[in-house]
Order: sequence, then structure tokens, then C-alpha cells
Amino acid sequence: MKKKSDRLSPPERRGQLIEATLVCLMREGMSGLSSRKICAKAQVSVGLLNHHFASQEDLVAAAYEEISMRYHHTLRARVEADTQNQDSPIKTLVACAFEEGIMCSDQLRAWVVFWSKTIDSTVMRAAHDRINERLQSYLIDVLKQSLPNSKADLRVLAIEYSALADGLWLDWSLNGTHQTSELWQIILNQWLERTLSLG
Amino acid sequence: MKKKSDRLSPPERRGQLIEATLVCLMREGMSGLSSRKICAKAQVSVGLLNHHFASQEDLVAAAYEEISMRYHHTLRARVEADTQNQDSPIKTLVACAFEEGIMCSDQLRAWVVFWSKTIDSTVMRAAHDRINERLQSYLIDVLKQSLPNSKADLRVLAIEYSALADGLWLDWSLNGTHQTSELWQIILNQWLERTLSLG
DNA sequence: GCTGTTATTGAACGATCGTCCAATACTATT
DNA sequence: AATAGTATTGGACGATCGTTCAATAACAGC
Repeated sequence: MKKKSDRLSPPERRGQLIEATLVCLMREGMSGLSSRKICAKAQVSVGLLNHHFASQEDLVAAAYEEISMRYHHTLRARVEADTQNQDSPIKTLVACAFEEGIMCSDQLRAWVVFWSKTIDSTVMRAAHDRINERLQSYLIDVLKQSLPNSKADLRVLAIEYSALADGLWLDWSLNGTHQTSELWQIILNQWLERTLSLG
Repeated sequence: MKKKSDRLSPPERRGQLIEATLVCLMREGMSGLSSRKICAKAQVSVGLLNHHFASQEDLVAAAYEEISMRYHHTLRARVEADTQNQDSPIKTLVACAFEEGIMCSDQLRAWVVFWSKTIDSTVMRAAHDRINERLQSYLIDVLKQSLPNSKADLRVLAIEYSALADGLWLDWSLNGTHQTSELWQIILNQWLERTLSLG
């Protein structure tokens, strides 16, 4: 059938399957989580999934790590690129929190799937813990730079910020009337003002 | 087979199926969303679901309304019962935000299912909008009572509070190390202090 | 060119899915 | 007691699910 060499190294194929998984989950949510749909998206036969991953669960956990890594790197890139707020990088994070591409409802479709698996699967739970740890320690770094003289517990502050941002994102994404994110952005800005004035 | 009269009125049977749905979703999450499992839990044959509900989707939407109503009524009951904070009912809400029974990970299993359906189903989206509206206007009432002299936009404040509470709940529920909710409670208390001092 | 390794295929399996529908059992009305 | 209406049953349907596995194709080392 296929003439060209379509044999890939295991890492390449794994990456391709992970990418296909993310696309399926962002487009269809729970119903996109199908070995057949994922393999079709990757233009690969069904059996290959279980050759490169022990089970669908493992693939989903890998996709969870991947999407969180992308999110993490996107944030770091925004902070590095924003030359105006190098002394207060939290301002950059707040400013881009509702950027398109970071917070579309496509993203929520996938995250909801990951959350639902995280509750009961030990593999997913382990991935979730790693993801949370990475993001939290980065957030603490950002807050440390932004509030060098603050005596507040920065870990507590980091948890508060990410909870607020996640909650606002969830609320905005689930909101039927797809308004602009202006209102939600205002709330985050107000939180930032109050926090900076305390430090 | 069955001797005793087990025929119920449509409202009763609908309620029974809704209850069974909630139990299944809280116990098993997405994999509990099965017509057969739900009917088994209700001790009823499979076909009855589509006799009382046009589709599984309608049943899930009804269950979504039911669980949110219970949550709403639980909050109202707590506020009414707390004779100490009648002038500042937001204090009561914050105090019971992480009560057992209100915020167990069983609950998250169900809510995640509801969220995932809300994104793409118009029936669920309509239910979600009603639910949000009800809870938001109650929250605004509570804030109005608690901050009678505040000039702040109470709707914005309500959105901020519910986002923060939801985000903290999500973070706590997904957290593998099931610690006490003490830390999360502290964050909510700090938010309350800051908000009350502004008003 | 030959051989061992392995990436890849796709049919097959048993399980489960939501919905439909003819048959049945119960209740209310006459 | 006969009848009409409907709540209830459970088998059947076609579809899809995750995984397995023998067969095949492509490559690496010799």
C-alpha cells in the first residue's frame, strides 16, 4: 500500500501519538478519547498504540504531561519576552492569562478529561502531582521576583493565584454566552493590584 | 417475577432515576455514566430510562440541575442556621466551603462529567446557565447583606468568590496527598478578611 | 544477500454502549 | 368484569470500545 518509508523511531512515533491524542481530546473531549480515533488521526493502524504504550491510560498520562509542559513553556516564553516587567513577572502572567490559544474552550475539553482520569487512576495521579509541583514552584519563583520584600508565604500565594486563575478560566470557558474575557481579566487585575500593594 | 406493586408515578420514577444517576456518577465518574448501570442502581430495567426521559442526555441534565439545587439548598440552610453571622452571611459560606459532604472528591467525579457535557451539549449548556444564574444571584444577595456600604460591583465580587472557591476545591480534590483542607480554608479566610476590610 | 530484530498492520475477540420495541403487568374508569 | 391507558420489562440491534496477535514489511549488522 504505502510506498514511502513511514517507519519512525519509537520516540518519534510516541510523540506523534501524543500529539494526535491532544488533538482528539481538544476537538471532541471525552468522546475523542478512543484508541481508534487517535490512531486514525495519527494515520496509523490501531495495533500500534499498544506497541508503543502499555495501555491507553499510559498514552493519556503522557499527553497530560505534554499539554502541561506546553502550557508551562508558553508562560515562561511570555515572561522572558516581556521586557517591560522583568522585575515583576507576575504582571506578565496576569496579563496573558486569558490570551487566545492559552485559554480556549478546546483546551478545557482536554483538561476535563485529564481531571476525570486523575481522580481514580494512579498513573494519572502521579502525572498530575508532577505537573502541579512544576507549575507551583515556577509560580513561587515568579512571585519571589515580583515581591522581593514580602513576608507573605509565597507558596500559599501561589496556590491562591492558580486557584483563582483556574476558577476564572473554568467559569469563562463553561459560560454559554461567549463574551470577551474582559470582565474576567479585570478580576485578575484587581487581585494583582491588591497583592502588590500588600507586598 | 416481582409480586409487590413496584409501579411508581412518573415524577417519583424520574426522581429515582436522577438519584441513581448521581450515585453512579459520584462513585465511578465518567464510567458510571451508563444507562445500564444507572437502571441497575435504580433497580429498574433498561428500557424504562427512555420511557421517562427522551435520552440519556436529558437524564444527565436533570441530574445536573438536581445536584446544583442540593448544593444551593445546603448553602442556604447553613446560612440560616448560623445565628452568629446573620449580618454577614458571607462568613458562613466561607466557613463551610470545605465542609465534608459539600466538597468530597466523590462530588468532583460527578461535576467533571457535567462540565465535560456542558461544553458541547446545548441541553446541558442551558442547564448550566440556569444553575450559574441561580447561584450567582444568591451570592450577590449574600454579599449585599454582608457589605451594605460597599460601592464595589457585587456581581464582579460574586464571580471572583465563586471562581476562587471552585479553583481551590478543584485543586484540593485533585491533590493526591489528601491532606486536611486547612491550608485551602486559610486562603479563603484571607480573601474574606481583605474583602471585608475594603467594604 | 542473508538473518535477526522490530515497527507496523488489520482482522478478530469479547465486552459494553444507547436506543428501540413488542410483550406484559398493573391501574383506573366504566 | 371488561376495557383502555400506561408503566415496566428485557431481548434485540447496530455501533463502538480496548486489547490481542499472527502476519508482514522495513531496517541493521554481518
